Amino acid sequence: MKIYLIEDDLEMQELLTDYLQNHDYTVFAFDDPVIALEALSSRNDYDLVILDLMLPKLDGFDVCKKIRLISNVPIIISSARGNLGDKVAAFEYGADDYLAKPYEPKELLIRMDAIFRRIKGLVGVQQIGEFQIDERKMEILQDGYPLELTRIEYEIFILLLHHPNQVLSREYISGHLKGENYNLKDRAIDMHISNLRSKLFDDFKSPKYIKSIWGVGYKFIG
Amino acid sequence: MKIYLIEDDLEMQELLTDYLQNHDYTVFAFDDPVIALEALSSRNDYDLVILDLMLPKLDGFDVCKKIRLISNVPIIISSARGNLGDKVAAFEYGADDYLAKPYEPKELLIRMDAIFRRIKGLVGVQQIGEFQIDERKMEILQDGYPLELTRIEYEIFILLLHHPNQVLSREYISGHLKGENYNLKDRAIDMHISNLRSKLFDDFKSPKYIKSIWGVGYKFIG
DNA sequence: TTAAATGTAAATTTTTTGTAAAAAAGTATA
DNA sequence: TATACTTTTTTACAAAAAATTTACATTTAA
Repeated sequence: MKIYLIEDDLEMQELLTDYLQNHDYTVFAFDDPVIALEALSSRNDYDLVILDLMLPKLDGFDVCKKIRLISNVPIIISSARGNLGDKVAAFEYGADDYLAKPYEPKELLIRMDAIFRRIKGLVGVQQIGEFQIDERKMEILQDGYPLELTRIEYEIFILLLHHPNQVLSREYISGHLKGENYNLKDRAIDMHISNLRSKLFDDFKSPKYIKSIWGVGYKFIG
Repeated sequence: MKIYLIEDDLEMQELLTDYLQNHDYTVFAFDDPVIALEALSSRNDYDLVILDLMLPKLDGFDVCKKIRLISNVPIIISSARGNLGDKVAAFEYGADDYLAKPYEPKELLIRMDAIFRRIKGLVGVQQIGEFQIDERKMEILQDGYPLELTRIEYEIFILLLHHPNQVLSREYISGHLKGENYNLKDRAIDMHISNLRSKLFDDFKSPKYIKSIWGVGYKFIG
């Protein structure tokens, strides 16, 4: 991941550069905002900009504005000015976060991660064994390949995945599906499980994923 | 936009509720995290959670974790504890931002906006696949050529474009159009989607752009 | 061995969706 | 204001998809 750091306090610049490099980021540091803007507009290989507000030649807000004209790269403001007015202006001009100096480099790092996670849509994606649940997409991937599930199949499978190795009774399943008030009869559930198994290429006699618990219900083997 | 506020300090709760309501947000306030979690898991109509860390019964971090199991809703931590360790933990558990009390409500507001903007892809240039949104002209260009959309078609399509690959329920669509005061019935939405598809030369049986998610809603394929 | 429970193919029912066409609501124009 | 035009919503019905039930074979525990 490539970070553009625009910071004219060379001591701070070096500190942040070292810290980020130690955390596997590639850092391009600039003390001149004009040169930084030139670099940004000629290249397109940056993943995040860390921007100081007090800069020579050009005001940090202007830099922010100018970046937004050419790119939607995440921008974190790193500034000694921490009053509300500056924050309002920064967010107004399109910044994603604002850190008031002095701050722990670690905090910069976790805020960067939060932004990346949000941008990449990684929030809410859960990995359970070889299955990946993306609730926003309403999709479950098995080893990266999407399963073609109907709505109830999807919801039953999510319920199972969320309770690995626990026996879920048919009653529990029927009562805990997300969304409307389903009222699934036992045999309907059996049918859905059967269809789920076939889509997972699972075999009820020696199940890899969904085990029948005789007299009770089903269990996901996690 | 619907905000879930989980805060047991009733004074703070009222202050934030009033402030946010004055800024056109619908606020559901909870002082009991268990009840809040129940509400979150049974409904799916929230756009953001503001979460205090010090709560009765359940630790705020646990609440955060539990929310992440069922939703990718943006979470902003609002806590009296402001040390680095708490921040690290909060972001670790999937929070999007962290405000240490006391803070100006205005700062909460601008940080919320920054998150929404980022989620909706409203930052900077709006090019989504072969579509380019020109909000000033109220136009959507496909490969440079403007689509002839009516107002509601335009707004529905923007909503879809801003959530690529995500399943949007009819309820969500109806509740999140720009004008905000629409109250589209399900079949009206279907009709608009049908008209949109025909203008995009899309085919519902093997859609290139708008896929129907049976029993739920629609999804833009991005 | 037997009665209860489960698996599942096939049939059936229910729900949801697509869309044409009509009706209603909203805008613009003369 | 009256009129034509546009947009939006509703209605209605066919088609599609999903969910459920049925029926019978199979499996299981006692």
